[in-house]
Order: sequence, then structure tokens, then C-alpha cells
Amino acid sequence: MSVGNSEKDLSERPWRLFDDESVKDLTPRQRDLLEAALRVMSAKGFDGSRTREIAKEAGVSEATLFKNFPTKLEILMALLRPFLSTVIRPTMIASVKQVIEAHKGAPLEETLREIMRDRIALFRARGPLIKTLLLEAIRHTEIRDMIQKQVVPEIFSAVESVLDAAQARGELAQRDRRTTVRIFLSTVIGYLALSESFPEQLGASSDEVEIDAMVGILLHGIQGRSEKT
Amino acid sequence: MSVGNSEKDLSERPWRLFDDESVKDLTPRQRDLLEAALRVMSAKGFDGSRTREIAKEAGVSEATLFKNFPTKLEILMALLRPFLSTVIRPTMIASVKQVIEAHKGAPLEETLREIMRDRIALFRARGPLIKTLLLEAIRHTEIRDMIQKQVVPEIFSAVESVLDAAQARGELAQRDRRTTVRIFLSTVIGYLALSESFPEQLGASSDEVEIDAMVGILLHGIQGRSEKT
Amino acid sequence: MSVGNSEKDLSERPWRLFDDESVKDLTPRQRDLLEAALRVMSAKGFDGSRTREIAKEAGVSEATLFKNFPTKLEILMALLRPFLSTVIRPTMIASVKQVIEAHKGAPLEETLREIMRDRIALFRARGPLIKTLLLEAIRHTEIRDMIQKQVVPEIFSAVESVLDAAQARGELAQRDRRTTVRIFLSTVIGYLALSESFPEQLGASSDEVEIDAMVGILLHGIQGRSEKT
Amino acid sequence: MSVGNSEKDLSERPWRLFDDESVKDLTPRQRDLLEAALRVMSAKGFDGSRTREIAKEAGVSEATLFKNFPTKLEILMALLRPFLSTVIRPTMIASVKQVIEAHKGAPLEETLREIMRDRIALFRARGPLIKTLLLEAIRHTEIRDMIQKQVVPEIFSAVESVLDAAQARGELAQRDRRTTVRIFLSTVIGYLALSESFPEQLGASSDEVEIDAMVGILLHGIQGRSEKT
DNA sequence: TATGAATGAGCTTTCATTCAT
DNA sequence: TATGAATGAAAGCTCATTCAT
Repeated sequence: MSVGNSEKDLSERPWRLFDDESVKDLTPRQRDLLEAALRVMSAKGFDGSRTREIAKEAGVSEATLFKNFPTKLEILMALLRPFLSTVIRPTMIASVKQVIEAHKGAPLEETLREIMRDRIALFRARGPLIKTLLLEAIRHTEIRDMIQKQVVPEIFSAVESVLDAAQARGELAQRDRRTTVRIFLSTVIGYLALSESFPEQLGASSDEVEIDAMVGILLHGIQGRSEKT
Repeated sequence: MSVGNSEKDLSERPWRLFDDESVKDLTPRQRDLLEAALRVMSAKGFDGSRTREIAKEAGVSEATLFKNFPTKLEILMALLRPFLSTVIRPTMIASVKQVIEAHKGAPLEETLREIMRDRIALFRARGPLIKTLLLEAIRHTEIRDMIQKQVVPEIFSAVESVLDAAQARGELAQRDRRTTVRIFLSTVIGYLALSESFPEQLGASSDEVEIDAMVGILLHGIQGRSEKT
Repeated sequence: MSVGNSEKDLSERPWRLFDDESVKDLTPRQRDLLEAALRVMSAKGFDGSRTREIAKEAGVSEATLFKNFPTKLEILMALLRPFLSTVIRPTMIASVKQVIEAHKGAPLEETLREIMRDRIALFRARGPLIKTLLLEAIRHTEIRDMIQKQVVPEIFSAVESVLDAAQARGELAQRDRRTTVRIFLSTVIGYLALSESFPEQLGASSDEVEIDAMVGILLHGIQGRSEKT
Repeated sequence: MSVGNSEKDLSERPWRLFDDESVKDLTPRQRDLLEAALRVMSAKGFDGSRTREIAKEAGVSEATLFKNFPTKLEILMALLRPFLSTVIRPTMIASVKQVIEAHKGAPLEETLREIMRDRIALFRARGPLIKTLLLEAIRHTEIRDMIQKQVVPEIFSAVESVLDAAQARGELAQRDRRTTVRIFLSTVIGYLALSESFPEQLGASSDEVEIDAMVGILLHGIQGRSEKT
């Protein structure tokens, strides 16, 4: 079942804030501010954070903060933008191609595992962001819309591609694709939510082990048995 | 796989706020206030809600609000308390007994379906609560502790009982029980989160259909194949 | 210098609240309320006291409190009224007559001593009142007027009578009478203020000793008499 | 009896708020605020004063007020601090040296007179402060402690020095020094309390005349000196 | 008469945001 | 450009007082 897989520690993946091109146009000052904001907001939430503290954390005055980001909400959005673009791009897309190109040797299992691994690693690396910021963000219409329109479709279509490819190879039971995607995503998201919110309750088994188990359960259900019962 | 099931519309189940005994000791005024608070906080979140607005929504003065609930946080907790006690009691426990007593005829499948059905119906009926309040609540240590200590263990042990019974009947593949439980819960929670947060994105298929699909996938994975493929 | 005088302990004099006729028209309920109010206000001051607490201390509802005293200030005034009438009547007047009738044997010295003794005993017995209530009360115009118009003149004229009598007997240097009265009163009031506000700073010598010293100095001066003259 | 003394009008002495070095570190804005606070609090007392009014009186917003003084109590303390430091410093100490250095020519009488003069002038100049603020302040433990620990001992020891010097020169009757000090202070404090609280009642004689009388009585007693002794 | 419940008016304090320098 | 200083607009909470029962 296991993988004997590459990554030593998922949390060591090089996910860092502001290293992709979608952030190119930020000044160093803005970068500092966003990093400070991330620190503060992660710890205290959006409403719980004070612009004064963010400014101090960044070593500038509040006036400067507001010259760079016209409102507090704008800070949150600026913080989320690169994150969201990161969430949906690299591996997500890469994985799809990987799947399509790698058409032999348990490809679906490996692909799903890799997708999970990658996304979970991203969330672990961005723990503070996902744990707090995203929750905060969901309450703000602007941001929820952003996610709804830009992120969710991308994710869905990426995963759907993977499943399409697998189904084309006969690896999948006949089932509604959207539902299957949703269940896959539900599993990952639910796992993340649970493990972030109540880590103690969930025991100490590693992400790797859990990923193996989740993929195992998902796969063998997805692939089969509907006829057997 | 099929449904042939009773409930036409899950959202018509009679889950209502404050109808269980754990709330008997609320005055009508307090009930009004909590209902108003639920409305406001659901729409605007905890920090985003103003006591003044809650009071107005309930048709009383702020002073009256604070005479009934000494702090704003206390309102949130009073709101959550009956909800949490409802989450973990009725069907959750009932299901367990059901499983243990019904030892023939696809019992696990039906039990899991029923648990999902029941919990999802509860969440649908309490939509506002889950959609916002619970998310809000999680940020407050007092409430997170409450959930962590009182709710999570109950839920886990209830589901574990079901699985134990199934395993005793040979219906389950050999797997770490806690992980399996977690995946089951992850699936449900992830589904709820997704469907509440981004309903449009997820299509319009009914909860019933989704439940069938989820159970199907979960079961056939859980039950088998780990030796196969 | 000393007196070998009667009173064992000044603080045992029977000054009690509400035992004089000026209070006859209070109902028992009102008496309870005033006693409760005295306790609370003495401890916390006027502004610091809550009508709620006073009512609870008296074992009645706030509504009842307000049925008996239409405003909070009215409570304070009701509290002060019997006190003030006590301050200026009994011994004050008695002393005057005493002086006038006792025209032999160091009368002035003894009279002053007795006045001091009596007033100090009263203040000691009513410690809470003087210590806090009076200070509070002075801030309220209504009460300051009450004192200014009813109490101060009485006190002055009483002491003036004593001095007049002494002067008639040649016991007094020629001096402005009002000034002398004021200095006498200043001495007593200053002593009380000091000893109530900063008791530790003033050492532990008894009122009796201090009274002797004060009378001694008043009569003969710092430079005079104790043995030197 | 009289003095032929310098000061025409005691109240013209240059005691002003915030002109000593202990206040150097106040910004002009803070100075404005404290002056406004003094005006308002003098008129209405501490509890009776509204931060809103203080701010308006100073011509700034409440927000500005609270940026300068983090709490309302802090305003009171800032107001009292320079006052208290003034009370105990200049002449108080100077007088001591004066006494010790001036060892001939009615030194005690003149010294006491000068101390009284100086302190009374200070209180007159700071009338509003003493009349209300100090009374208010005494109710706050922090401030009472401040006075008890910093001010009272200084005052006592200063006056004691004067008396010690006089006694060394044989100008004093043998008496307990602390008691004598207390009586001296009682006289001054009582005089101030009376004259501030009930000025009309006390006639219109000037401070100078009263000081002469008080010193006369303190030194020689009611019975003494004016033509007798 | 006594009260539980209600409240208007107000409190101190906070904070995102602005602006003169 | 950067900021110290200022602030309007609340926010949560309190309290003396009222009133229907």
C-alpha cells in the first residue's frame, strides 16, 4: 500500500510567499507589509488584527501602511491573491499532464497520491494562512467570489482531467464525475480541516500514512465493487 | 447503491433551535434574543455583529440583551451549546444501537447512509449555524475547547462503534480504525463545507444522491481490495 | 495637664444612626435601606455605589428602593440629614449651657476639652459617614448648601458662646472672636481629617492624649505652659 | 500682633500649574488637555466629569485625549503629580534651612508664619485642585498611597526639623514633637478646608491676618500674649 | 405594596483611516 | 515619500430609573 516515496518531510517543500510572478509587481515595502500582516493575522484573525500592530511589525507607520494598501481588507486580498494563484497552478496542472503522459503503472493511484501530497504540503507550509486567513476570507463577499470564480473551477477541472484520463484507461467505475471529484476534494479538505483544527484528537500518524490510507479507500471504492456488494 | 429511501427532502426534518431539553431553562426572551443573534451572526459573523443590531432584531434594548447574556461571547456560547448537544446525541447514538441490533442485510451500508443522512439533515436545518457560527466559534478558545473535549470524542466513539460492529461481522477490511473514522468524517465534513460554501459550483444534485455516492465509494473502498490491486 | 477624666473609650459613646427624633418619620423599610446605603456608600463612595447593590444589601428590589427614595442623591441626603442634626445639637448646645453655668474652676479648658471629646467621639462612632459620605456630599451643591446654612452657623454660635463666657470671666486674650473660633474648629477638623485619612502616619496615641495636647496648645500655645509657661 | 509683611496678596504668588521641571516632559497638547481636565474636574469632580467634555474643552477629539492619557484615572494622576511634587518641595525644604541658618530674631514665629504663608499661597493658587481634585483623588487607592508614602512623610519631617531647631534654642515647651507637628498641620489644613468649603461663613479677613492669628495662638495660646503673657 | 423586567442615555475606550508637515 | 498626530464613528457594556403586573 505504501509508497516508499520521495519527499522526506512534506512540510519542507519550498512553498514560500511571494515567489511567483503574480507578485512581481509588489514593492519590497509591500512585501514586508504583507509578511507582517500574515504573521499578525494568522495569529489573531482578520478582525482581531490591528493595523497599528501590522505596521509596527513591519517597522513602518500606519500612514505608510495605508499608502500601500488603501484598506485593511485590501491587505487580506493582497495576501490571498498570490496564495490562491499558487493553490491552483503548479502541481495541479503539472499533475494533469503527468497523468496523461504516464499511461502505465498504477497511474491513477500514484497521481491522486501525488495531488494529495502536493496540496497537503502546500497547506502545511501555509498553515497559518489556511488555518485562519482562509476562514476569515470566506466571510468577505469579495474574496468568496474570487475563490468561487477563479479557484474552484480550476481545481475541479484539473481533477476531472485526471479522472477522465483514468476512465479512458478503464481504471474507473462508471460514476458521475463531478460527484467523484467532489468526494476526492471533500476527503482532502475534510482531512485538512480536522487535522488543523483538532490535531490532538486525531492522533499523530503522519500525513504520508494518512494519504496512503485515503488514496487506498478512495481508489478501491472508486474503482470497484459496485457490482459485487 | 440505491436509495428507495423515505425522506423526500432532508431539509424538512424537524431540527429546530431550542426544542430539546438542554434548552428548557431559557426564558422566552432569551429564546428571542438567541434567534435574533443567530440571524445576525449568521449573516455577519461574530465580530461583524453588533450587539445593538442583535437587540434591535430581537425588538428589545441593548440593556435587556446584556441583562440576559452578560457578554457578547456568552451569546455565541449559548447559541452553540444546544446545537452541540444536538449534534452528538440523538441519531448518533440511535444509529449505534441500530447497527448493533440490525445484524443482517447490508447493515453497514445502511447505517453509514443513515448517519450521513441524519447529520447532513441536521446541518442543512441549521445551515446558518454551520455556515458561519461554527467557523466563528472555532476562533474562540473557550468554544474550541468545548468542541474538542465534548463533541469530537463522542462523535468518534459513536462512529467507531458502528465500525467495530461491522468489523465483527467481517464486513470491513483490516485498517486502522481511527483513520477510517476520520476519512468517513472528513468526507461528510468536506462535503458539507463545499456544498455550503460554494453551492453553485457543485451542481444541483440532491443530498440523497450524493450520500448514495459517498457511501458507495467509502464502502467499497473500506471493505475491500487492499489485497487486490 | 491631663484630666483624669470620665469617658473610658470615646468610641463607646452611644451615637447611633436614626435614634433621634429627626428620623422619627422614617419607616422601618427606609431605615433598612439607609443602613444598607450607609454600608455600601461608606465602602465605595457615592458615585461608586450601585443602587442595585444597595437594594440587594437591604434585601429588597431596586424598584422598592426607588419607591422609598426617588433618586440616588435623595438617599445620600436622607443619610446626612439625621447626621447633621446630630452633629449640631446635643452636646454642642449642652456644652454652652454648661459653660455658662459653670463659672468657676478652669472652666474654659474643661469646656473645650469636653467639646472636642464629644465631637471627636461622634465622628469616631460615625467613622464611615464622616470618612466618606461627608466628602462625597460636599460635592453636591444641595448638600453643601444644607451644611452651610444649617450646620455651620449653629456650630459657630455655640463655640462663640463658650468663648464669650470665658472672655467675660477674663480668661481670654483680646482677639477677634470669629478667628479664634475658626482656629479651634480648624484644629478639631484638621485632626479628624488627618487621623481618618492617614492613621498610620499619625502614630497610635489615643484621642484623649491628643485632645489634652490640643487643648493645651490652644490655650497656652506651643511655647507655653507644659512646665515652662 | 501684625507682621508688616511683604506679600500684598498671597494669591498672586507665581504658583502655576506645570511650570516646574517635574512637568517638562509634557507635550503642549498634554498641557492643554490637563488644563481642560483641571477645569472640568474641578467643577464636576472626577466621576462627574466626562471624557467627552474634557476633550471638547481642550478642543480635541476624545480619541486624541485617550492617545495622550490611556485612561481617565491617568489624567487625574497626571494632574496630581506635579501638584504633589510642588507641595513638598520648594519652601518646605527652604524653610528648614532658613530656620537652621537664621538662629536669632524670633525665628520660630517667623518661620511658622512663612511656612503657613507659603503653603496657603500654594493652595490658593491651586484652589481648584485642592478644592475638588484632591478630595476626589483621595478616594483612589493609587493616589492615596502616593500621598501617604511620598508626601506626608516629607511634610512631617520638614516641620519637625523646624521644631527641632526651635527646641534646641529653647523656644519650645517640652512636648511630643509629632503631636505638635500634627496640631500645626491640622490648623493649616483645617483653615484651608474651612475657608475653601465655606468662604462666606468665615468672613472676609485676609489670609495674612488669619495667619498672624493662627501663629499667635499656636505659639502663645488662646489665653496668651496679645497683652497678657 | 413589591418587584422582575425593561430601557434611554451615556460611559470609557478602540480603531481604521486621513492629513499637514 | 514617510509619518506623528488627529479623529469620526462606533462598540461593548453599565446604571439609575420606570412600569406593568
